[in-house]
Amino acid sequence: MTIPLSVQLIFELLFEHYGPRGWWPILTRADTPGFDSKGYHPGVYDIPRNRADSWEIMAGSILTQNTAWTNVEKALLRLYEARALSPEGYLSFGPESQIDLIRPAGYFNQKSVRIERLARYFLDHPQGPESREELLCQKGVGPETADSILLYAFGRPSFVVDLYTIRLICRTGLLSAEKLPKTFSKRYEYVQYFVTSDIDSLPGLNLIQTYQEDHALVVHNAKIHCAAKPKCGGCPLERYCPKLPAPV
DNA sequence: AACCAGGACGTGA
DNA sequence: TCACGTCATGGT
Repeated sequence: MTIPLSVQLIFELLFEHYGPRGWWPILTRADTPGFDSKGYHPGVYDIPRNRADSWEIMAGSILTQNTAWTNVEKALLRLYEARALSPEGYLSFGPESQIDLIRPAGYFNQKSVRIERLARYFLDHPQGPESREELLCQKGVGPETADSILLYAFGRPSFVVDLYTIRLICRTGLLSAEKLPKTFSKRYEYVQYFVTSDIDSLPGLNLIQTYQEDHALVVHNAKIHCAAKPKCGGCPLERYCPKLPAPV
C-alpha cells in the first residue's frame, strides 16, 4: 500500500532528495561567496540584490525560451564580456551585434528584438512591472516568461509552469493528459491553479521562496529523470509514479 | 543522425 | 477556438 502522490508530497520528496537548488542562477556572480561555478545559490534567497541581477534574469528568461540552459550560459557570457549585460549596454549595440552576441542561444532574430524591447521596458519601469498583465503585453513575453520574471527577477509570488511541470503532473497521474485544456494559455492557467491552490493551503509558508524552490526542483528532476524519454531509475518519485502518458 | 531543450507567436481554417 | 508551422543553436 503506497501513499498516493499529491502536489505537496511531490515537492517534499524532491526537496528531501535534492535539497535547495539555488534558483535563478546569476552567472555573473559565479564563484563568489554563496554561489557555485554556474551561479546557483542554494539556500540563499536574497536575490535579486540589485537591478543588474534583475536584468540578468530577465534577459535569461528570454534567452532560455525553448532552449537548453547550457546555450543560454554561452550567450550570457558573451553579453557580459562585451559589456552588453545591462539594459543600457545592450541597447548600445546595433541589431547585427546583438544577434551575434546571443547567437549560441538560438532563435537570435526573435530574441534579440525581444530583449531590446524588454530593455526599454525595464528602463521605463525601474521598480519592476506594474502587473503580470503589463508584462504579458510585451512582445515575446508569454505566461512562463512573465512568471519567471516576476518570481525570480522581482521576488513576487507567481508560480512558473513549464513543459516539465505539465509533464510531471501528468506522468504522476495528478492530472490526466486528455482532460487538460487544449489551448496553451488555458492549460497554463489550469495547471498553475492546480499546483498553487495545493501549495497555498499549507499554512506558514514563504510563498516566494517556496515557489522559487518548487519550480527549480521540477526542472532539476526533469533534467535528470523526467526527460522526454524518462529515465526512472533512481528518481525520488519512482515508487509512487504510475508513469502515465504526458502531452508531447 | 534524429531528437530534444527552463516558449511564443502567426496563420488559416 | 483549434491545429499547425516557424524560429536555430548545440548536446546526446
